[in-house]
Amino acid sequence: MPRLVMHIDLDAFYTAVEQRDHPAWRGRPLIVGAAPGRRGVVATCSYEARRFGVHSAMPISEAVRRLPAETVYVRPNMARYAEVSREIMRVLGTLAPVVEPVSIDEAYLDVSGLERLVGPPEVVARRTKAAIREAVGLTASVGIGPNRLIAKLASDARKPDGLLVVRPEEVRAFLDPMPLAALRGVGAVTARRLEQAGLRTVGDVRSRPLEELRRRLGARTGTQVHLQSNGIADDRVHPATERQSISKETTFAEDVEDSDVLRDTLRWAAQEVGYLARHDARKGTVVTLKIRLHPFETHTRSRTLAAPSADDRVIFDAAWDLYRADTHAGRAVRLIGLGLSGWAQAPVQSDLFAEIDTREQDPADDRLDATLDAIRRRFGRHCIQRGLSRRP
DNA sequence: TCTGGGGTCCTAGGACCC
DNA sequence: TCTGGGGTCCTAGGACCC
Repeated sequence: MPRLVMHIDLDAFYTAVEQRDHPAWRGRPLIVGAAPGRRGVVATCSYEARRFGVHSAMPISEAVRRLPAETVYVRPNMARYAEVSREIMRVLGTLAPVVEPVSIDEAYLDVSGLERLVGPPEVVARRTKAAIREAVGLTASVGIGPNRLIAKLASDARKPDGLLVVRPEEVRAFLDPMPLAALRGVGAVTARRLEQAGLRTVGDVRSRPLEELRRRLGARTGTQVHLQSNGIADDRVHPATERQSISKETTFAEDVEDSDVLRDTLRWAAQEVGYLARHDARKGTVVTLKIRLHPFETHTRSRTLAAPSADDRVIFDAAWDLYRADTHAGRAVRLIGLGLSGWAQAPVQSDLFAEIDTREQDPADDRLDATLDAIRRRFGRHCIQRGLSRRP
C-alpha cells in the first residue's frame, strides 16, 4: 500500500507563542532573537514584521533598520516554547501511531491507513490542525504527500494556516516550478553550482541526466538531487532518534583577546556539556574545541579521550589543551565553545554519579545566568550574550 | 547587512594494521 | 628493497538544517 506522510509546521512558532501570551503584542511587528544593538540574528519574526522584508537569520542590526518604531523585540524563552512543543507532540501522538519530531515546532506523521478510520487525507489534515488549535491555541500548516519531501513542501506551500494534499499523480506538476533550494540538501553552495549549469527550477534539474548531476555535485548529492527532482524521497517515519553530540558555544559581544576570559568561558561550556551528558546518562570519547577568529574564520580541533567521560574537568582540560596547542595565539576571538560526542557503548549509571561536577548548584537557567554574570563582573566589557535558537 | 546556537551528515587525507 | 589492496580509526572542514 502506498505510504502517506504528513508534515506539520507551526506558523512563526516563537512569535506566535509570545503573541498568544502577550495580547498587547498581537498585530504588531515582533522579533524573537538577539537584542537590538548586539551581535546576533532574528530567530523568528511575526508575519507583521515579514511585511518589511525581515526574515529569520537576518542580522538584528539590519532588521532594526527596516522595522518601524512600534516593533517589539524579545529574547527567546526556550523553556516556554519547549513546554508548548511537548504538548503539541503529545496531541499528535493521539492522532497517528508514529510521530517523528524533527524540531521544536515540526513533526512528520505516518498517516497511511488512517483513511479507513478517519476519512480522506484532507479530513486527517483538518482534524490535526483543529486538535493543535484546541490544545495550544496556535495555527499550524499541514502538508500530506507520498513521501517526506513532498509532505514538507506541501506544508510550506500554503503557509500560514495552510493545508495541502499532493497526490502521487500531482507530484511532478507540483515540483517542477519550485526553486532549487526546495530540494533537501540543496543550500547556497549547491544551488550556485546548479545555476552555473543553467538550471533554475526543479523541473530544469529533472531534465538533466543523472550522470551530469553526479559529475557536478558528487555521486551522493547528485543522486539525491536527481531522485528528488523526480519526486522520489524517503517515505519512512521513525520515532525520535538519539542525539549524537552535545555542545555549548558563545559569541562575545566584542572580540576577546584575553586568554583568561577564553579559559573561563570554556570552563563554563564544559560544565554545561558535562551536566547535560550526565543528565542523559552518557559518556563521550571525543572533545571538540570550536573557535571563531576575527573577522569570521571558524576552526575546530578535536581529541579522543583516553577513556569515555562526562566529567567537567576532563572535558575542560581536553579543550583547553587543544586551545593552547594551536597557533592562533594573539588573534581576537569572536566565538568559543566545545562539544562532546562519540558516546561510549554502555554508560554505567553508577559511574556517572562518580563523575566530578564542578557546577556550583542547580542546573536551572538562573545558574547559567549567575555564571555568566560572574564572568561579566570580572571582565566588564566582554559581555557574554546568551544563546538563542533560530526558528523559521 | 555582517553574519547565533545547536545539531546532522559527508568527504578526504593520513595513520595504522593485516 | 620496493611494493599490493582493503579496512578502520582519527581528525578537520564544510554543507546543510531548524
